[in-house]
Amino acid sequence: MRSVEQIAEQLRKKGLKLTPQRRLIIDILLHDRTHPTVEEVYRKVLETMPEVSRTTVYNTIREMLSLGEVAEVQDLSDGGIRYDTTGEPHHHFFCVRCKALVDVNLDLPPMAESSTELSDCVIIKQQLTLYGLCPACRALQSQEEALEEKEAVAGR
Amino acid sequence: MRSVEQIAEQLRKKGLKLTPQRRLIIDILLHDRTHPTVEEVYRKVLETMPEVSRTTVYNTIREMLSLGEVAEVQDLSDGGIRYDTTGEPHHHFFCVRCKALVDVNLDLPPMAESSTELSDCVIIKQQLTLYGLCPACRALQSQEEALEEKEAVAGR
DNA sequence: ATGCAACTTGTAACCATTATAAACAAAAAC
DNA sequence: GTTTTTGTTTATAATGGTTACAAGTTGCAT
Repeated sequence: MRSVEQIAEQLRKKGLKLTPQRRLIIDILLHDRTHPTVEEVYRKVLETMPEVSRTTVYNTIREMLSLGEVAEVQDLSDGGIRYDTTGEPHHHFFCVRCKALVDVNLDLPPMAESSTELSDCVIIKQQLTLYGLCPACRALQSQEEALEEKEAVAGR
Repeated sequence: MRSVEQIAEQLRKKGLKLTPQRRLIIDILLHDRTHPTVEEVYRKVLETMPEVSRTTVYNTIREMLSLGEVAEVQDLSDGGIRYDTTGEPHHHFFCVRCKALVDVNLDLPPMAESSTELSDCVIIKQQLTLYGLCPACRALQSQEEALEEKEAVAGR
């Protein structure tokens, strides 16, 4: 697992400094698996260092992005860009109802070969996104459908 | 292929009206394969109907979204949300350098079964995104690298 | 043809993100 | 141990995509 120290090393190489603010923000990012928005990270930061500004969180996340330690993620839930903080490659399941985005571990063989359209491209990574209903939303959905059925029978 | 008429029918069913503006915007969306932003659609609309307001384009695209005729797409290129206007399921290749997003046709067997984490979920669709360099950017990239190499040898 | 509901338009509001400038900290140079 | 340099934080302002709103207009059913 990646450590704050490893990233500190990368920062130093680029002539950047490891400040207490950065240390905290990076630490939070490395331990978060919820694909947080900047705002969510900011709120967590305030719990420990209430004086940190929102701008610093934006800046630090941007640095992590350019280091490749964090990635922007498809966000259909609104409220800002979400960040994927996982080091290892993985895939995603997105619940179209509650907008939750969770990591999925499954093996996917390299797919680029199957396409002649991509023969001259360099493929760096591939990511699968599954769209559907999570267990909780599946239950809610069928409940609602049953209700609508009843209303329709009752004569609208 | 989907036609404006088919969508008009869907609109009528929901008690919505088919105005000239909507007809044009829908027509543009149905024939666009470039994953346009609202702004790009708006500019195309102006070529035919210079009086249409940006708001109408936003509204119509939102309606198409709720009809499921158009989908939001991961946009890492900035400049706003991009829309996928293709009816058929397909996959994406994203060039990390020039930020182009192009459709890819390849067969992907349903992957959900391989994961026990998803056993209680309903999977509606799956989409693969390939990240890499398109042919043009691949060339530019290696050119740049050669240049940097030379500078390094020259003694910085 | 008439009337209502829906639509379009321009403007203003919103909110996430980025730019800016001044105060500040930490390390390097002297 | 100062001074200098370089990078950092902070608050505030600016930007830009998107949505809300209110007034006038239009499609369409009766």
